[in-house]
Amino acid sequence: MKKKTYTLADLAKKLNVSATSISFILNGKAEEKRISADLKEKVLRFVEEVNYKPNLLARSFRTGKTNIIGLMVEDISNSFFSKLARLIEEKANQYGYKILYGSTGNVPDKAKELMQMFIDRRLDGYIIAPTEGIRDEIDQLVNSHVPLVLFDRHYESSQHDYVVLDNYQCAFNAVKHLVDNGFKEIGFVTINSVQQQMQQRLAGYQAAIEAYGLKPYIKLMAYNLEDAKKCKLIVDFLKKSKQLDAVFFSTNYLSINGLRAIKELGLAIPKDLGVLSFDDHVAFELHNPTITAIAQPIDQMADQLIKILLAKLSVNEEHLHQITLPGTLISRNSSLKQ
Amino acid sequence: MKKKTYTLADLAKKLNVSATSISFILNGKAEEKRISADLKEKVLRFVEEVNYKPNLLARSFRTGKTNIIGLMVEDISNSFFSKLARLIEEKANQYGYKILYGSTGNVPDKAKELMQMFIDRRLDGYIIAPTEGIRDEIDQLVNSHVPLVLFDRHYESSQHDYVVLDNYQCAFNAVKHLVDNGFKEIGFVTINSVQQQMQQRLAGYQAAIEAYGLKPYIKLMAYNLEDAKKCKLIVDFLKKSKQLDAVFFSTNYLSINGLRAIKELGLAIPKDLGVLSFDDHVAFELHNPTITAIAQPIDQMADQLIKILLAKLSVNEEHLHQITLPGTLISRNSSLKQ
DNA sequence: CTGAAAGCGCTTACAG
DNA sequence: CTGAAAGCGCTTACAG
Repeated sequence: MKKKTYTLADLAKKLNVSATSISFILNGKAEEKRISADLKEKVLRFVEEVNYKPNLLARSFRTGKTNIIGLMVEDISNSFFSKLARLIEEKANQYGYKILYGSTGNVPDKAKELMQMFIDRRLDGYIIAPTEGIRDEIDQLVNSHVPLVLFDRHYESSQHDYVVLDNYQCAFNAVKHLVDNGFKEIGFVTINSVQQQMQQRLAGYQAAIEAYGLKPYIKLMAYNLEDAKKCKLIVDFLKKSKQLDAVFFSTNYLSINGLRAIKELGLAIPKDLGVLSFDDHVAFELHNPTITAIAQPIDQMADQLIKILLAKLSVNEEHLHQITLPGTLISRNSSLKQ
Repeated sequence: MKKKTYTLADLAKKLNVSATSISFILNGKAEEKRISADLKEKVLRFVEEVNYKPNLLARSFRTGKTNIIGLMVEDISNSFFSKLARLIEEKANQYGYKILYGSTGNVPDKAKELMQMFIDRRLDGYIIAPTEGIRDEIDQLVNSHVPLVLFDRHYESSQHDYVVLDNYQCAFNAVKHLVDNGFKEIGFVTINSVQQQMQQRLAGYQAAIEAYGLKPYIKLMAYNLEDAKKCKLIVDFLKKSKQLDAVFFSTNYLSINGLRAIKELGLAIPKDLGVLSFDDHVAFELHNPTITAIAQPIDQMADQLIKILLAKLSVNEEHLHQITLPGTLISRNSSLKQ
């Protein structure tokens, strides 16, 4: 029934050894501090025997290190973010870090609140898909030399580390792909957002449309609408843009609602309407016809993010990392003009 | 340039007020401790002015409370878990709790390690999809009266709180639905697992097959195979079970690989083969034909999980909650015998 | 090679 | 109504 949980002081008393020595041994500093092998073994054996677990709360308080990385995403239930989260989690775990996460839903107040809670908790590092309204918090962290990497989007003209996709080029290539396949009236359905990645996707679309001497058809909508509403808006857009022979959706959730809309309208893909999605999704490969998409290199992104963060965590590296990765256009049947 | 971060002691000195009083005021105990309104206002104003933020690490250490809930899922990149996680996160945030999460991948060692890290961090509460090999850790927490709720599956004959689906009945109903639609040779593709939810799904299938006097065709496979391998095994199974007129997949990731396999084999759904999935997925509604699925009440699950956990966190409730929720069979076109 | 002691920043029982 | 002081369980500079 002796289910007491031991403290360092308890061990010290039982073993007649100072807490200092035990602490050194437990923290792998036995050699550095020139603890005798005898003492080390004696301590380790007893620690094992009574199953002593240091109180990490006390340790964190004392050292100021939490071994926790804050991960802020737009929406953990979106497959892009959840896949990335899974990879980041795995890699972080390998290095002894845990993940505290939060979804912003692109709501600045929510993001601000999350940032504040992260900061209050003195997390060791941050991986953040930033929204509007938290630039101050991010700058504050960076200025305090807290390791932090942005992803998916970043702030223009900033001195932050980031790993993002080459959204502009990907969007440009998507339009080029449609043009190469004979489409001429290409619509673009996107989110009304000032976020860098969405701006770049729009800019890439516009540049390509201009480069090929085509006419732009752009449908903007708010991010925080229900799926049914997004679907409805796409239906309306397609109805009054009869001239379109292809649509390019700027995110996977828009594409999914777009496919619902196209189904509702009874249009045949790609005969009546070509379709291309920014961001891949498992549904696109199963869809009949299969849906052409721009795939983000999620593995590489996770790799880079963790690599950069760990470098900053361990060696306090100050070098600026601003990485732009290329996407891959996965050509499927929805973009083959018949 | 005075960017110092204040401590309680700093405030006390500056204001000529004891740290005790400030602490009471900041923790909303001003009334209870009968602090004068004057003092309260003076303190709050100064706290605001210098933007004082209590060190949560110190507070957690002192109180033993972290305001963090550990969420252990099978795989955060699976849409069932990521959707649930999003809902849990939202509700937890409303009550001031953050989520520390981890994916087990159904690997006992990984789960054990996660549990130990959670425990070491003295989290306030746990929401766990248990795997094999961590029953000891879970019992240990429950015996120490740490709030903990299991979900998705539980341990048989246990005294743990849980929220699960009525997997047995759902699987039974799925077979009944196929039988009602004229299917007679119904295969079941599932994971070779001792986990309660998978056992129940299998048992439900078997009971229904027996009840309707049919012949069982069961394909078991390991959980931790790559998608391509799972797809291959399903192709093989379908090839050598030509008599099948329908297949029931026990999880959404199996269904997705099943759809790939069926596509590869060039079979028409539902003419050549009826299809039904345990667990819904956005791809099923877009698929042509649409895929019949058993949908889990994710909203309700998240609600119940948080409700139970908060009750235990706040009022230390000891009442046992073992909740089994019904699923919904969403009848789509893949199960209509033609 | 080892240990006594200070201190991290809070909260709270106790005293007045 | 308010405050002095102990203590949570570690880590580490310092002394020997």
